[in-house]
Amino acid sequence: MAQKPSIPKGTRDFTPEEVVKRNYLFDVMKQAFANFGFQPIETPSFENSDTLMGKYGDEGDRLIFKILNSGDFLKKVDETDYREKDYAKLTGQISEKALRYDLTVPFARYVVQHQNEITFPFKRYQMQPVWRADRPQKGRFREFYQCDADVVGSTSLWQEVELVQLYDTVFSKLGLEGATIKINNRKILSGLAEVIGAEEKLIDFTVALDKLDKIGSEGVKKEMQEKGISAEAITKIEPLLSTADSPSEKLQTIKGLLSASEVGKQGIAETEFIVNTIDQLKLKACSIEIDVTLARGLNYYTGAIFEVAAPEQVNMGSIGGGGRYDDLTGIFGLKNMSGVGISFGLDRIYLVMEELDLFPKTVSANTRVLFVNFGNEEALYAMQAISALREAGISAELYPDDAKMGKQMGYADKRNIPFAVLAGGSEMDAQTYTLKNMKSGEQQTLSLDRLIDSLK
RNA sequence: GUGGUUGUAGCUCAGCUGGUUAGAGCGCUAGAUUGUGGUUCUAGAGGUCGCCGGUUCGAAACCGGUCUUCCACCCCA
Repeated sequence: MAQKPSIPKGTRDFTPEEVVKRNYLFDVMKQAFANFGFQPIETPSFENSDTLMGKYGDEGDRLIFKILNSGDFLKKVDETDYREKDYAKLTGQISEKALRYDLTVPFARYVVQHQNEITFPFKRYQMQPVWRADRPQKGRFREFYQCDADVVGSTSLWQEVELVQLYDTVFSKLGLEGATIKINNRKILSGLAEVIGAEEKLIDFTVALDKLDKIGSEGVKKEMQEKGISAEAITKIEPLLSTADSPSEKLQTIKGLLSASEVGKQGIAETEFIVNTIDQLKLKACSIEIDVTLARGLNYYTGAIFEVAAPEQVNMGSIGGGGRYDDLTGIFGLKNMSGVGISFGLDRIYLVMEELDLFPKTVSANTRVLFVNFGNEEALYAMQAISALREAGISAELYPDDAKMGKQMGYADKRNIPFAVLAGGSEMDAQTYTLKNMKSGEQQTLSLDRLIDSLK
């Protein structure tokens, strides 16, 4: 081995054991999605740059993987831009395609492009990898999977209610208890900005507010100041920043603050409808919590905002998020198409499941029985039984070489194959097979029919 | 994008202030055991000390660069 090969940072290989567990997660989600009436679609790994660029803010643009044009891509580049090393202008000239950054924007593009074939409201789910040119950390990769469920073409708040239930159903099926679904509403945030007269600083305001649990009230105030929000405005929202208050106390505070804002009042009404309805319908594995400081998520959210926090005992960021966006397809030219959706972060859910040891022990796609190879004549006899077992849906294999028995048994042991079959001369004469339970060490000699029965 | 951190055998890690042939445990291979694995015993294989360059009589160790790991920002699943 000359130079050890490697893979790009933030990417991973998956071992057979990992793939089996990941597939289990995919299966549980797929079933839940279908169960809730969502239909699967898939979109390409890469899109035209102009489909993606500018949809995730400046920070997002930086994190999009751009694909270099093929051929002599420098030929067409503008001389002046090249000489001045104008990054922004050059990028557009040498890269016309980019890897998908999330599943929501490609979905919006899909809806607009296929609007005449789609029957609305359209409920779709999608489970595909996305790529971000981020700096990797724990639970943070450059290639990872998102599992999204969205509804477009309905403004009904019942969709939000159902999506909360969908989160709960998936986590409940996975045995993952204690996740918190945090909910807020963009209209509440807009209302707040309006009341304090910082409408044009809405994004800065919400980003700072979102950091409350991380940097504390002083930190938030400082950041707001730096972003140019007036001291007077900050004083008005001061009661919100008290970390001592419970979420419901905060809600009361905010109701008072927002009494002068129509948008704000609407946001509160929507959020209370969702939470009260969920309270009546009950959740199995999760809890729901109004968090007026929750502002995570992209700028395109216009109504409800969701974020799922992993159970407290695990140190992991959010394992899911979503919200309502009234205008998403608007950027592609289709107006008045409201959508709402949620996303599951498969890779982080995997890490949480692993840390809490929640994967079922039976999750494995292992061979059930290994036939020991004693030589060609015996192997032929074994193959007849193997074919019959496979026909019966039992996964069986023959050790490929006529190796020492200890080695063959050791192989079965290492791979955790639960049964071994010994079929040599004496078994052939009697038309039987000796079945060994690798765990208990018990052996019994059986006819082919009995063998199949005992392995079922 | 900013700051820090990590890299020694397949894996987990030792290796004192630079000094002969770089170590351990586990794993691996072979034998003890010619139709019986997981235990035990014995022997053995396996390392450009991430990579490139520099300092030095001498570098795994010091310096610079680069890649990788993890962490805190930014941002986010």
